[in-house]
Amino acid sequence: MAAVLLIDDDVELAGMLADYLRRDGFAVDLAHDGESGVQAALSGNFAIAVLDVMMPGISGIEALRRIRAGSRMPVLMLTARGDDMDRIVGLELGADDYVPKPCLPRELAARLRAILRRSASAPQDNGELAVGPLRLHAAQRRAEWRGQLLELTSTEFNLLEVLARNAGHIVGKDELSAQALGRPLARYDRSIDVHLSSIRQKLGLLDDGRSPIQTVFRQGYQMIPG
Amino acid sequence: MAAVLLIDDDVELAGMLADYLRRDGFAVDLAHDGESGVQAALSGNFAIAVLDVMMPGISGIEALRRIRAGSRMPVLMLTARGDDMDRIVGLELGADDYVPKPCLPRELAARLRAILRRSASAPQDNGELAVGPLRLHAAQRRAEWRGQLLELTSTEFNLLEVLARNAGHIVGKDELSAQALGRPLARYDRSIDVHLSSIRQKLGLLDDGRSPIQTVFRQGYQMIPG
DNA sequence: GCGCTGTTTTTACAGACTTTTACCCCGGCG
DNA sequence: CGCCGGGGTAAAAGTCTGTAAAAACAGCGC
Repeated sequence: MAAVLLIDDDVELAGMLADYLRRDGFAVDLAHDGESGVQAALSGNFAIAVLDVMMPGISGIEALRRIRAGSRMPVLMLTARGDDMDRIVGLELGADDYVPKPCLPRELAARLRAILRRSASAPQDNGELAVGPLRLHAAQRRAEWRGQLLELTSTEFNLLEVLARNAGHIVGKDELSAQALGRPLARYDRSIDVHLSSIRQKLGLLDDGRSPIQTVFRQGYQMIPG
Repeated sequence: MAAVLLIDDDVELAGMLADYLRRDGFAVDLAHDGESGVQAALSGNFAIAVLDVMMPGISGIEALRRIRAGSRMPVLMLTARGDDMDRIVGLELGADDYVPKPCLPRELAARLRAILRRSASAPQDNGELAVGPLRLHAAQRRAEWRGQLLELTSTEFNLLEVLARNAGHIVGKDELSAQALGRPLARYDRSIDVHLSSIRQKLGLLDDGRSPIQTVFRQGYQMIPG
């Protein structure tokens, strides 16, 4: 699913929102101040940014201006309820939407989807992903390993996509289950392990002899980047 | 500038908004009830529709559903302030934005521009569709594969059209049934599968040897974009 | 209404995919 | 050293999809 960048200085609230969005199928990364947020937004790794207006250091409006200076990516602003000026200025500066805060996570998710739905059909959105010898084309559900077409089943592709999107980060089994299998992880559920096993067999090993997908005991799995 | 369709039963308010928008550079047409609004929206003459949720006769939600059944045009909903459910349902049904009413005309204009900015980069909807080696002329109900006319039955054409419009995205069987067969999907109904099977036989394979329509286990089907 | 024809839906079975089960290995710990 | 919780993986069991073929339906000319 789409990669969302959440820029908000309120660590706790941002964490909650991120959790909800992840359960809802988004891949979420966090930034807790404007500077690093803008930088991440311009990295090109995200499909959309969610930007809090009220932040210490550079304000959300300023952050938006800087993002717009280097990218046309969709941006959704979070603002104190009823702050008309901010939101109008934001929209006129090129934000794609504005959501009053505090907000229902479900509404935020729905709005994200509404915006992504629009921009998904834009031509520059290629949904491509390259991690080491792996190339994934989400729109084509196509995966290559060292240039060879991989014959993956649907679930295997889903899993690999989630891992690849979060390459370099540990992804918990609960999250993998939610995103790739579409259901919460139950106790004694071994599906993830079994699928991972098949994926590994189809991929083979990295140049250094390790598996491209590492097991992190009791925590989850992690794809090795670059 | 862009043609806006404003659907609102409150004649006076709608007139005011229309005036403001016109001064702001939009071309505005009015509809004062859901029926005629939906009809106008589906005429293809408007770039975007603004839809009041509270209307006598068919509600805004129902109107949105009908518009979405036949078009993917951007729709912005006007709703009573704070009516969370309505707006969430609206967004999940495919509205592109929601504005609380009463609203500042200037905000409405800004939001319209934000949405149009997004959809401007989306491909034109002129009734023609090209997806990889497939070309569809919706108005003529004509389909070509690598330049060859395809002999499809009408249901097959419907299915292919829905899939092609959503190329690159998974379309659930329930949605395929609703859009192509005009009925909700019942348990044990295999019609979709059977039609898909015939379509695949008529299309043949892609250059890389895969079917142009991929099955996503338990989720639906996805047409591979160009 | 009747038979003819092309289409859609249902049925049936085979095959593919996913999930569960079972057993093995591994490392930590009393 | 034996027990325990986790993970790896083969194989069984369960579920979903592919597709041919039969049955049901819808027009149409008579």
